[in-house]
Amino acid sequence: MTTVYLVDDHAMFRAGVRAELGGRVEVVGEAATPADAVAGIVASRPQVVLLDVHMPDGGGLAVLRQVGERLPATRFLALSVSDAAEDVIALIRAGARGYVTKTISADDLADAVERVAGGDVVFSPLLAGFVLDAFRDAPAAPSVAAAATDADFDQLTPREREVLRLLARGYAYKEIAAELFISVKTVETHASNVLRKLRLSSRHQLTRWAADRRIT
Amino acid sequence: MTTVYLVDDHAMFRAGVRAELGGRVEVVGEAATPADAVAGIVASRPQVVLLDVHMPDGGGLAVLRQVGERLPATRFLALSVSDAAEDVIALIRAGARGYVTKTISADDLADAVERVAGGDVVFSPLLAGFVLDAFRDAPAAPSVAAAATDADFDQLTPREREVLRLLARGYAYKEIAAELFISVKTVETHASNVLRKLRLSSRHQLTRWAADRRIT
DNA sequence: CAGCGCATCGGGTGAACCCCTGATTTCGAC
DNA sequence: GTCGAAATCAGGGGTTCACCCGATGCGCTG
Repeated sequence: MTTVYLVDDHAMFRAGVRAELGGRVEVVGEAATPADAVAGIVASRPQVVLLDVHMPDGGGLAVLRQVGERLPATRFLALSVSDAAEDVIALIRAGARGYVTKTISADDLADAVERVAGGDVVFSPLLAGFVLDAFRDAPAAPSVAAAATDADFDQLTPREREVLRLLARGYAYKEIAAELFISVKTVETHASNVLRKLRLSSRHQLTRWAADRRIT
Repeated sequence: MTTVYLVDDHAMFRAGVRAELGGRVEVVGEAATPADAVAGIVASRPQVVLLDVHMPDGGGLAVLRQVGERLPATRFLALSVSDAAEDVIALIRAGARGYVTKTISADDLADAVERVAGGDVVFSPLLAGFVLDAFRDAPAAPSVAAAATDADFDQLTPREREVLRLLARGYAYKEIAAELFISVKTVETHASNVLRKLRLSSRHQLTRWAADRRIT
């Protein structure tokens, strides 16, 4: 039977997977945080890791990076509520062997786990399309955004973070200026610095970036 | 034993709740869509409905509104991955008796359900703070964008929704025009109509609005 | 004190955005 | 056959964004 390690910050969801997949695969361990996950995976050596994408402290990406180096034989199947292209692409680039959304049924998930264990690559049907698009190269889709990392965020000054927050909420420069009692020009300067430091090129990307990180 | 009806579009999560709460409460039914949920709740008359906030076809809000009128005695406990203020406030305004995040443990969830069944109001500790803030008075923030409702969304024509989707992804008018094989001017018209119908005033607010609703 | 990061402003440019009026075509409904 | 909704496009004007250049103060550090 395929051995599986479960990483998800929602205890309830882990319980669901355990209950539904119990008969088809062997769950050898589970963790709620990236740190616990890394330790647990190294200790239990599962064939497949079911990995939630959105978690505190770096999410699935952090787990993938740390474990991937040490145990290259481990297969990762990303499991997420998000079907956003950035998430999918980031996980795949980091070495995940598949990506399915949490809308998946128990049967399909069990199939996916077994196929990944067997060496296959698995995607939710809806995702397969733009995964191919993304890797074809020149994205017929524009702008795609060289995803800013959380490390970039640390470079922001306090004032810049303040402006970032308001930008993310959709405020116009003028409104931000009024809110912070500074001139529109100063807001422009901060905004420009934020975009440069996060390596983004427009407010739209900034809003998306912030929304993905629950910055409100 | 408290009777509970389960509404969540993730089968895996429902299974988790069922498995973990099985001993403490009686799950009398479950549904994956608002439509099924309304029918099922009316038929099974549970004491408490565990309601996921983010779902296709209007989410938990739709269920709450439709069932709330017909069965005023039913208690709703919102259960969401999101801890965004808008979500919480919207659900509470619509009549939910509590709001907890999916990070909750099985024990705490069982407690919450029983307390809601008994007439209490339950919030995740982290949420209690800004729920009070939100109801203390007006936001003091500018422009605030009289939040567009999902009802407004229904007024959009098919083409407008298409444009909305691309706007939300951060495409420039020019790029949308190229994508849809129409002129920039037509895109402007559609965009303008979308903003008016959703009662928003800029595409930045639109980006935010769409991100909050997971429109990609 | 000289240097540096931070925050504060300004001027100017080109592009993108938002709105207004007005027009045509198509298509289904009355 | 007419009416209205939807989609298409154009012209024009004002606003906002993103970036370029520069400048001034303030506080900290070597």
